[in-house]
Amino acid sequence: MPPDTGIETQARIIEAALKAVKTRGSAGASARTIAQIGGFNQASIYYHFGSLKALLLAALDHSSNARMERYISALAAADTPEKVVEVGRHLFDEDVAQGHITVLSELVAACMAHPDLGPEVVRRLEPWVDLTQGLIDRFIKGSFLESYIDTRDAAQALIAFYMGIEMLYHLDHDAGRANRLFDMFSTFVPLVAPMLESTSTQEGDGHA
Amino acid sequence: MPPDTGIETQARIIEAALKAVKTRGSAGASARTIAQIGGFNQASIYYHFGSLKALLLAALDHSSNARMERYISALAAADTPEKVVEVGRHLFDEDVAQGHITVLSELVAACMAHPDLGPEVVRRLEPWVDLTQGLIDRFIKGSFLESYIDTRDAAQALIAFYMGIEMLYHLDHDAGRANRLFDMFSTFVPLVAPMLESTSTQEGDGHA
Amino acid sequence: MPPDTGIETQARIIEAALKAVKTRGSAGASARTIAQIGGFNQASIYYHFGSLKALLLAALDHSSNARMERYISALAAADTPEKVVEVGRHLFDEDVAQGHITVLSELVAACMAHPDLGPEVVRRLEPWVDLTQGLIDRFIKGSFLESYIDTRDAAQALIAFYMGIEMLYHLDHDAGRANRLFDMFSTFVPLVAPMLESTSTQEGDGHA
Amino acid sequence: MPPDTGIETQARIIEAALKAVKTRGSAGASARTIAQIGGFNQASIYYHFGSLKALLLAALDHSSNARMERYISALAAADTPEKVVEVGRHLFDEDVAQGHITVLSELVAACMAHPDLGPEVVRRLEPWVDLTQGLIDRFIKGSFLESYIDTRDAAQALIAFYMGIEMLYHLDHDAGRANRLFDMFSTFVPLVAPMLESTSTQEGDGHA
DNA sequence: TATGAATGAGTTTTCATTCAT
DNA sequence: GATGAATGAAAACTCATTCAT
Repeated sequence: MPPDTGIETQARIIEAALKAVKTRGSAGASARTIAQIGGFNQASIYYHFGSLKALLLAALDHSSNARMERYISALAAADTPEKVVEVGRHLFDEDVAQGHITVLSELVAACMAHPDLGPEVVRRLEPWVDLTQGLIDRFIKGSFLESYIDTRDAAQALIAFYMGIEMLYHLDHDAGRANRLFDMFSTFVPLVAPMLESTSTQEGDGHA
Repeated sequence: MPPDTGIETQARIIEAALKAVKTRGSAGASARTIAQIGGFNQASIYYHFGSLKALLLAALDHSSNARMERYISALAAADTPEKVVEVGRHLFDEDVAQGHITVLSELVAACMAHPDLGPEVVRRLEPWVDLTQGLIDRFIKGSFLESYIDTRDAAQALIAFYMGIEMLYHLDHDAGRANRLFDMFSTFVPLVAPMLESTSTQEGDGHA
Repeated sequence: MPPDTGIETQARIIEAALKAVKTRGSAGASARTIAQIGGFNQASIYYHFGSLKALLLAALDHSSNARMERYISALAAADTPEKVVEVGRHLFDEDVAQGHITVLSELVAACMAHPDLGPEVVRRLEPWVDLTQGLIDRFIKGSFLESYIDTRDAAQALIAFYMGIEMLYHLDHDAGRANRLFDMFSTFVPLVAPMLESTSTQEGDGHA
Repeated sequence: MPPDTGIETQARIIEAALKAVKTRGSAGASARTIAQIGGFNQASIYYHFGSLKALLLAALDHSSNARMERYISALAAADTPEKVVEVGRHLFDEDVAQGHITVLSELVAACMAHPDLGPEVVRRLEPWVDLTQGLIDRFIKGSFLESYIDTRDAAQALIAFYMGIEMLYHLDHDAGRANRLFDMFSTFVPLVAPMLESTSTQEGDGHA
């Protein structure tokens, strides 16, 4: 087998970039830092990705794609709000532990200093909005809540909330907060559940 | 008129720093940029504040204090959840327009690259958590919800949500989203209101 | 058709190098740029030419040789000063249009930054000095001007003039200047012509 | 007296930049090289001039202004073509010795790689064209040559010639060539002089 | 014959900060 | 109280070149 194919190196660079963003934030993910972390030459970044920004976006893609698969399969089985909260809690734990949301929220934050990243990040956020919206739809469709909620807005709000919680976590390192919040949500699910019952006569509030 | 007193100059510097953070993010708020915006010498920053970080924190203080006053007086009169949502909507509009949350969320984000800022930012976030918690308490105290909700966590969650929404706004510039979300909240208030009724016989739900 | 032979590839590389020098100057003719223009790998340059400098010199050779042929044949028929000026005007137009002088003057200019190129460029300039000197000789030999003019110096002066005009053209893009100057020269030819008449009795002003 | 005023430093930086351009060409005049030559920090260049290009242009200005004064005063007394040639020879010697034309021709050459320099260099070339044109006018006005020569084109041609000769000098370091060419011009002056006599009846072919 | 990958040293420029005045 | 000047370190990125395949 070839000792070091280009793809392997690209993966190494992406891995190093992710590590850099997760530990130092996007502002701290300089070419030098990334190269140091990965143990390769700075120039490799430019050889393989053309620019730092491109690398960071590629890293976001990588992180995002891997995560998306996991989310989809984990959420597939969550057919009740209760389960969704529990799966969500678990996924969120993973996200925090592995820094996936960090990468996303850091790149979102970086857009203030580098506005040209904006559209690129928006595009990469879209699948997550879709996923979240789909999830909300799944339980709201058919219920009387349907007409009260713009599920796209709600999905974006949920993602914003995720990112905000992540930021706070990096601030005070209160690892328990997210769990306590999930507990709270769990508590509320039974209270809210009645509102999710189908108002229509037709059986099955299944997926759209 | 007398030549610039020290305090006036400090105010000018803080103003320039705020403008820099609001328009370019904390990563773009370099000494040079701030000095350029304010029309003074870079060295002034160090003379008056000792370091860039100190200035940025002072700017956060300034923005925060002014905002806090406004919040307190505006919320004082909001004695129903409905009013809170409406006042909140208005305050949020102001925040976005004036960039107050931007300053906060930018400094929170900056903590990844500059961990020593962390505790300082946490300290400055505290009053907001207190305020929010007090607000939640005001309506929950005495209701059966009281035992279901850790109001400190809830307050932090709300702030996280605020910051997340702000970040999204800077991303896609969808100025209408926040308003639509507030509309949604308005819709839900009547649904939730029954849960906020006092379960105890004693009058007075204790103002914060 | 057979796959690219080595010679074909070399030609492609030279072509790309010429294009690079003509459009971006020698300072802008980096390995990367040349490879990009030609659609081949940077390493090809080193495989086929050993170094960038060697390629640039080879490109100069190529451009120079092709041009030299054209000059020789075009000037062969120019047996009067009038005709020389007219042929010269036409050749100069071609040179500018095709960038041949650009390549020469750019490499001459590059010698300041890369002194080791100097001797190589001098060697490649020589045939042009010879050609020009021959041309001058052709009309001056036997006339009384002969003793007043060092035709080698005059030839170099003429080439210097050519290069200078080219540089100016790249500066202000005044495409008409060269033509107007040739017009001026045309005007003067009749005034100077009497000086070119042979002073000796022997027939034949001996073509070079 | 102040140990190191800003103006003094700027002069030092300009001096270093000129030295760099003269010895290594504009392509070799990097910030690092200039700083090394002058013994100051690279950042000083940006503090005082904003960019390398700006420094190079400032250096050209400096060189050009000093030189222009010298030219004007030296040529003031040259009231015959003979004297002009002799003064010109002397000035050219100085130029070569001090590298003034080098700076000009190097910046002209640099415009291929940095087209944005073009207009700036053109503007700085203008006074020289004016000077040269004035010089030509002085002797041609009133003579029958006047109608045959566009003196602006002629002036530019002369400057182009100057630059071309300088480039050749840097190529082959033939320090005698320029002198031999001036000798040649001296020789021709008497031959051309008759053409410069005023054709009008009015006395005085003085300055316009 | 050809090329993808890699790199050490270079590029221009900006950073936060200090210091003498 | 204020600032012009200065700087070492770092930023993003490009350079000419080598080498294994």
